Amino acid sequence: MLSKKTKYALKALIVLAKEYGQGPVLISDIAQREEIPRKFLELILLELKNQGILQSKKGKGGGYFLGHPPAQISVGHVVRVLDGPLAPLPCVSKTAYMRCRECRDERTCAIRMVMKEVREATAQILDSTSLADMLRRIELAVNGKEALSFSI
Amino acid sequence: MLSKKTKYALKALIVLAKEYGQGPVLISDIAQREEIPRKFLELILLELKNQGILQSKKGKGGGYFLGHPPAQISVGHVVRVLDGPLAPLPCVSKTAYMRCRECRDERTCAIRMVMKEVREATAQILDSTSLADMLRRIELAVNGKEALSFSI
DNA sequence: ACAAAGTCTATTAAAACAATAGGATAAGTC
DNA sequence: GACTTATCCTATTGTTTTAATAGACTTTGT
Repeated sequence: MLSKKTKYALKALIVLAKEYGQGPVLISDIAQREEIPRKFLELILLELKNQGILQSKKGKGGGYFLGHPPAQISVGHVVRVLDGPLAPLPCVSKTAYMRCRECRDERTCAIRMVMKEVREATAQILDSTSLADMLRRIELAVNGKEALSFSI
Repeated sequence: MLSKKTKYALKALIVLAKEYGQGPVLISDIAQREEIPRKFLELILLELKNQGILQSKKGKGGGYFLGHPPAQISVGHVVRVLDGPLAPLPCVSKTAYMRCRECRDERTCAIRMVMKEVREATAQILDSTSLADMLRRIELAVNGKEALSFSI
């Protein structure tokens, strides 16, 4: 299950992707637009900054902005930074592998085999989807919706 | 992340699938074979029984056994029963759908679109994998391993 | 100097997770 | 019908994670 933290982060990043190249955006603005508790969002953005996903400027005229173009920031990266590994089990994680203490033989563990498939499928989707992809899909959906209401 | 509860459950179910048709198996036996805390396992098996996945017999000569053939019990079903919906977000769950309180428009939410893909991929894998499939894969791995050591 | 912003550390409340404890109930055995 | 073996059921506990709040600190522009 995706934590609220990560959900908030993705919402904030989508806002920042929309504003990319137009200067810093205030925490308060993002919090208000997306109905995220202001102080909580502060912590989240700070963490994203420390991980190099965001950059910031202090003082008047300051705020947050993406550290890279929207096409270069993947959902998978964001989820891993805030929620940890995508893998359902540590023993199938590529980025944070850990042997199961009680596992006698990893090679013959069926649970592991199945969960490895799940990890791969999840990573495939999340690592190949960028903020830019999300913006594009939002736009498509908005246009599709308009076209639909228009046709009624 | 898969909970220990569900991991224990799957291990227990694999044992019971191996013994399918050969009468009841004791909780204690399963606990010992798989190094699962005895009392914790009790709760888990009870829950699986109440969900119709297992059946049991009390008293001497009693124990637990599968309620259906191993080929008819899917990993997805077990995970849903113990860990809840597979979906990373309630708003993309088929079995436990819940609208996001703060979502203005579900149709244009990019986070939702991406997580829907993840849910679908996960369900595809877990719902199409049965206990029988897992047994088969274990056997294949064991044989493969033997062949490997033999060739050295 | 002052105001506006992000930065940092600590704390707290609530929920979920993992496990333990102990008596209740049912079924077989002698 | 007493005894033993097993599951059944409810409650409780300790730990960790999640979500959020609070407040003082630092930097920057005017």
